[in-house]
Amino acid sequence: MTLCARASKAFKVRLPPLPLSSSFHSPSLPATSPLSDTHYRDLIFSTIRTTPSAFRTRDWSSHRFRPVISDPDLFVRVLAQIRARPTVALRFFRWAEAQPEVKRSEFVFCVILEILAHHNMMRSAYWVMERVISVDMHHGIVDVLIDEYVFAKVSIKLLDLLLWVCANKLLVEQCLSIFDKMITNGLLPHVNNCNRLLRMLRDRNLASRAQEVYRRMGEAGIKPTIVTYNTMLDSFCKQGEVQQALHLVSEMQKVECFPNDVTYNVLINGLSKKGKLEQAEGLLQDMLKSGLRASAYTYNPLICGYCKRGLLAEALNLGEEMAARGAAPTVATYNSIMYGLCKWGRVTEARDWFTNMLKKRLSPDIVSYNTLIYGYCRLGDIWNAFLLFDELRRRALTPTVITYNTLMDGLCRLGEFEVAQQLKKEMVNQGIFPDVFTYTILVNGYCKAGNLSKARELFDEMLHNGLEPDRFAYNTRMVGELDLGDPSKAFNMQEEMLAKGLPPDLFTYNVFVDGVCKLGNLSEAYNMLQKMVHDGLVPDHVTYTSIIHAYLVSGRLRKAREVYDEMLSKDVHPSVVTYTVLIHAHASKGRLELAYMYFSEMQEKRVLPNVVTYNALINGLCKVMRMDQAYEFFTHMEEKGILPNKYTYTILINENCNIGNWKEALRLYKQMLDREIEPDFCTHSALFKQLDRDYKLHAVHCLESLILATEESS
DNA sequence: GATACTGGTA
Repeated sequence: MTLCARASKAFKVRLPPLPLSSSFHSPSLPATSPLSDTHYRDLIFSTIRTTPSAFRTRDWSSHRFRPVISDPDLFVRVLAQIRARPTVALRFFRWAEAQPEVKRSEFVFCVILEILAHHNMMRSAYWVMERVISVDMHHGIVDVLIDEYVFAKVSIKLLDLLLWVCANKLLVEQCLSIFDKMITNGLLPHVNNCNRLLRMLRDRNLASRAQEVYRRMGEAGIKPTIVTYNTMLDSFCKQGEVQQALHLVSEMQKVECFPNDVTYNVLINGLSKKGKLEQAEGLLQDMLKSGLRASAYTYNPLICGYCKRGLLAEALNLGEEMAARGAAPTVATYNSIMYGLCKWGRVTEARDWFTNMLKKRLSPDIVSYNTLIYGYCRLGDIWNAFLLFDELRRRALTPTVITYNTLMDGLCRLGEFEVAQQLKKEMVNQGIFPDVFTYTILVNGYCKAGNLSKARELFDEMLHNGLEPDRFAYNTRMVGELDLGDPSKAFNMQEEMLAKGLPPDLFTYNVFVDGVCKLGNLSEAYNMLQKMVHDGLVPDHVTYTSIIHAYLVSGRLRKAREVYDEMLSKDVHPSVVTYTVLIHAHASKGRLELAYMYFSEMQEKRVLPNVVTYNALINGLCKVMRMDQAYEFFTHMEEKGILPNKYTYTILINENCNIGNWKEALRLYKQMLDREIEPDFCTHSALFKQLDRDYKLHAVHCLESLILATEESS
C-alpha cells in the first residue's frame, strides 16, 4: 500500500479494526522490547483501542508511544484512530513536534489539520499551518489537499487557511502558487483571501499581477467585494494610473457595488499624489454630498498634496475644515504640515507645529522626527539634525533607513563625506542595511564634490550588495559621467537601463540634454528634444532651460531668446531658473533693458525671484557701475525676506574695491561676518586685489598685531 | 478584510 493510498483511507474511511495481538494490553512495556516492528505496531493500535486512557495521558514517552512519531506512516494511522478526540490528537501532535526524533510527512500534517478543521478548531489549525510553513512542507500539503484525499469542503477550508497564514507572513509567491492551484482545480478560495493576496501584490508594486489575479477571480466566479475593488483601486493609484482606477469605479457600479468612504479616500489620495488637487477636492465634495463622512484619511492626502506644492495656506485651510467637520488631526496631519514647512526652508515654524502636537498629547512618531531632521539638513544645520537624532532615541523610537539616509544627505551637502561613511557603518551595526537611496545619496554627493572615482566605487558596491539601481540611481550616476568622466559610459548606462525595462523618462532626457549642452553639442541637444517627443514625453521647463542656458553661455543671446519664445508657445512655464539664466546672461553682457524686462515678466507671472536672480541683477549693475541701482536691489531683496549670500557680498565688495571704495568694501565684509556668512577665496581675492596700493600698510599692521597677539597668548 | 505622513536625480 502506498502512503497516499493509506492516507486516503485514513481520511475518508474508518480504519478497519486492527488485530488484537498478544496479551500485552498494558502500555507500560519494558524499555527494550524484543518485539518485531509489526508486533510493535499492533501493540500500539491495540493499546489505543483498548486502553484509551493510556493515550489520554500527557506522558506519551513513558508509555512507549515514542516510536510512533519517528514513523510518519504509523503517526498518520495513530492520529486517524483518535480523530474523534481532537484535543488529545492535538496534544499528542504538539508533544511530537517538540521531540527531536519526530519525522514529519505531508500526511501527518494533513491528518491533524483535517481533524482540527472537522471540529472547527481553526486557531489550532492555524498554529499547525505555521509549523507546516516553517518546515517548508506547504507545497506537499497543497498537492495532497488538492488531490482529493479529503473532502473538497475541508480541502477548501484548509487551503484557505494556508493562504491566510502565507498572506500574514507576506509569502507572496507561495500565495500566488496556492491561488493558482486552487483555481485550476476548481477549489475557489474565499474572497477575503483573494483580497489579502491583492493587497500584497499592491504593496510590492506588482500591479499587473494583481490585475491578473483579479481577472482570474472573475473568470472563476469569485464575486469581488467592496474591499476587492478598493484594493484594486489603490493598486492602480499607486501606479499613477488614476484613469484606470476611475474606469474600475464605473465597472463596480455596474454590478451594484457602490463606492464607500474608503473608495473615495483611495481616489482622493491617488489624485492628490498626481498633483490633481482640484479634482481631488471635487471628489471630496461628491463624497460629502452622498452623505459619507470625511476623515483624516480623506483630508491628509489633500493637505499633504498642498504642502508639497508649497501652498501652505490652502493646506492649513483644509486642516481647519477638517477640524470643523469633527475629524481630528492625526500625527500624519501634523507630519504633512511640518514637511510642507521644512521643504520650503521654514523649519522653525515646523518646530512650532511639533510643539503644538505635543501639547495636543499626540506622540510624534519616527516620521515626525525624520521630517524635522530633513528640514534641518536642507538648511545645512546638521547640528540640530543630530540633536533630534539623539532625542528620538530617548523617546524610545528607532531610527529607520530614512533617518540615516536623510542625515547622510545632509552631511554630503556639507562635504562631510567621512562622517557620512561613518554613519553608513553605524547603520549596518544597528542592523539597518543601506538601500538604493543610501547609495544614490552618496554617489550624488561624491559627484557634486567632483570625486567621480569614489562615486563609481559606491555604485559598484551597491550592485555588489545585490541592490537593483532604479531610475534615480542611474540618472545620478549618468550625470556624474557626463559632467566629470566619460560621456560614452553614460550612454552605455542608458542602454543598460533600457534593457532592464527602465525606458528613459523626462529626468533621463533632461540629464542628457543638459549633458550634451555642456559638451557644446547644441545640435545633438535638439536631436534629443525630437527623440523625447517621439517617445511620447513632453519637454518641460528644465529641458528648455538647459538649451537656453547653452545658447547663453555660448554668447548666442538672440538664439536663446528664440528658444525661450518657442517654450512659451508650447505652453511650458518658465521657472525661476529659466528667468535667472536669462537675466544673468543679459545683465552681464550689459543688456540691462532686457534683463529688467525678464525680471518684471517673471514677477507678473508670479515666479518668485531668489537670491541667485538678485545676484545676477546686482552683478550686471555693478559691471556698468550703476552702484546706486545695485544697492537698491540689495535693499529690495532684504525687504522681501531674501537674504544676501556670500556671492551677493562678493559681487558688491569686488566692485567697491574696483572703484577704490575700500571703506565700503570693509563695511560689507564686516556685515557678512556679523551675519555669519562664510567668505570664500573669491571674497578674499576681491578684497585684496587692490592691496598693493593704499592699504598695503594696513595689511602689514594687521599682520603685526596678529603676530603680537599670538606671542602674548603663548 | 481596504485608505493618510518621512529620504535620493536634471
